[in-house]
Amino acid sequence: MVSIDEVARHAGVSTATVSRALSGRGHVSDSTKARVEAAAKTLGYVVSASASSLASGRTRNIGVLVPFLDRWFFSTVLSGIASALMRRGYDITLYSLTANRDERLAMFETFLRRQRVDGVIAISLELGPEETERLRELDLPVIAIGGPNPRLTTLTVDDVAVARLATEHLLALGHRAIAHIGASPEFDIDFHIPTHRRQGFEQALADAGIDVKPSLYEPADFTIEGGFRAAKQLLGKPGGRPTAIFAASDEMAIGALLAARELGYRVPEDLSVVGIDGHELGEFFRLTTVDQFPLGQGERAADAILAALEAKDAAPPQHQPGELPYELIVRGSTARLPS
Amino acid sequence: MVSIDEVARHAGVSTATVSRALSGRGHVSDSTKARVEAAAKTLGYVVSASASSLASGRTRNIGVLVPFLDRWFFSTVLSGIASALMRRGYDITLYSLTANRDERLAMFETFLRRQRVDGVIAISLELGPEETERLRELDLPVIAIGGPNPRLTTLTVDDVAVARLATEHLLALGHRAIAHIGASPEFDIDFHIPTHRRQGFEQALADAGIDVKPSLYEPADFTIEGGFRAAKQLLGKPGGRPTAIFAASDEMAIGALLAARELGYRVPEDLSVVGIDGHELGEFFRLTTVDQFPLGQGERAADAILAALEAKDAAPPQHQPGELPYELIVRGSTARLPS
DNA sequence: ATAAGAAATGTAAGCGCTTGCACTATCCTG
DNA sequence: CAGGATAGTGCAAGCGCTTACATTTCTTAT
Repeated sequence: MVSIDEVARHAGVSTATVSRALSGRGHVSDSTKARVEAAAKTLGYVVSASASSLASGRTRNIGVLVPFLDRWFFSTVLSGIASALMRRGYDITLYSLTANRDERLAMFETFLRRQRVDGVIAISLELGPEETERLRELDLPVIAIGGPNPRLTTLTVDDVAVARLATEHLLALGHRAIAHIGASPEFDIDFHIPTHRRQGFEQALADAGIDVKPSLYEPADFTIEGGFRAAKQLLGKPGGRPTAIFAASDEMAIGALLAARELGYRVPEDLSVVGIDGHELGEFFRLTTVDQFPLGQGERAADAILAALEAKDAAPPQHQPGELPYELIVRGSTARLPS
Repeated sequence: MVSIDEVARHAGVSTATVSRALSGRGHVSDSTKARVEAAAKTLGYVVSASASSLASGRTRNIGVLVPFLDRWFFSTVLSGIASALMRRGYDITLYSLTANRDERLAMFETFLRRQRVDGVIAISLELGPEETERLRELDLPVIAIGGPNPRLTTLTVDDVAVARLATEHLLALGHRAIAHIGASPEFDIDFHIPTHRRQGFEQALADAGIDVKPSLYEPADFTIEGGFRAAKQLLGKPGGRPTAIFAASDEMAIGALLAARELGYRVPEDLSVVGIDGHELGEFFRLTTVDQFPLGQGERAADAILAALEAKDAAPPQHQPGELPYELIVRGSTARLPS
């Protein structure tokens, strides 16, 4: 591996100048800079991450904490983070949390404490109080996406408002018997998003003067299959069949779509379905949804962490939570209730 | 941050002994080791990754190169890699390749050359010759999953055999008019897997004495939607409708399932469908498939890279390609052709 | 009992960078 | 045109570890 000394010799300057020329810190004349860059290029020199980190305390590396890697939402957010950080020359190290208590602990007590990263982004992680504390102890900028955590800088969509928007869309189409597919209680324990969505749903109904019927709520597990089963329950009930279903995720909404189809209901003529997320499959299934732009969420989180890094020396950290955008995308799965 | 000196002082030994006790290299008496570990624990000491890397040349970090983060197959493999590496105390840094030529180049010429990783795993990446060369120049162990590359140690499933297996399953059920959904030509250019699967398909037909009809081949893009469209083409052709479809991926197979349903064909009574992958949705759709255990592929790759790391000093690198397992999973989407 | 090897520990020299400080040359500003 | 600010560069001291080598102590075989 070629080292900074060789570049310095080749360019006829000191290593200090090479460092400054290549990193852009401190003053270097244009001509010297050009010479150094040329030397680096011909020699194929790339600064050693560990030597640079050790000397400077900066790693050019961001840790990303994810609860699941193989779920569409998380991998999409991660993808957004990755592309935004790469553009700025940052590396990403992945911390994938498991359900295993010990491994989870090790993540916070060991992995994150190796001084490998300049900051961390936590995706939709419902962190326990001790875990939040461990994160804060790292003394690094932390940006959390989703699951508002008052002790962390958080980028979050207003889940209550998102759910209201979806529900109000159905109400505006004349629906009154609206069912909701949310999360099972165990899920709720350490994951508040489903609860917020349910609240938004119920608020919208209440505002419209409609009673919330417990029979029109069905829990599921945020998968297509779960949504399918929940919808079958809801649609199979004799008498009070809903004319619309609001699912707390697009995957569950797609499950509901498939269930309706299997039971012989036409969508949207016999049943309207709306989801939340902006899932890639939504377009194919012509699903009306409230898009929360997960790719964009990742990019914003990346920008936010880089901003925090730059501001670190200068401004004090600001904990104002960032509000993320969302938008109702009307496709073919919702229609006016035939009168 | 607490440093090794504090631990040394606290345990009443030199820093050298602390280093040896904590890393397990060199001899340390049991009692000293216990004392050092206790001191480290009370002080909350975790070795600094950059200092350790700089001094030792080892990073305890593996680079993972992926073409897409947000496709099920890749994120699943990644998930397998992550859990296996974490168990061994390794970190993962993610190198997500984009289509952008310059960014892709930067990945190989800059990001990977920062000496941040001890080895790299490349997932199903069809690398150009120069890219392969850059990887080799890193002088690090490299394990590639899929897309056999003679210049790299590769873990690969025998795609031809997998496709044969799927096709032979249909043949054994009495099908003769079997269609194949593969990849569009542009896709094929730098991605050989679809080609191999097509070869396996055609070999199986040939072995059974059946002509390969070009009209029974339809290209798609490996998505559900693509499979849907391709199946509509295949099934819409007057006269020669196939009685079975073999899709080169589960996602396309699911698309075919949905297309069949929409056209009023019953699966498996009127049409059998088989895919490849072992996609999580396969169970829900009762899809017969050849599972290639992507989670396991990730774990194996992780094991392989760690083995290579350990063998680095001792044995010379062995380039024998690893064969990955696969298995036909028969579910409800295939049935005997009614006679 | 004793030589020879192994075990246990310490000393100190780096690993390859960054950056504070020192110095000189150049630029303003009044 | 003096005097302070700023630009451009080099020197050298670390950053926090690991490990070769040296030293001392303990085994074990003869």
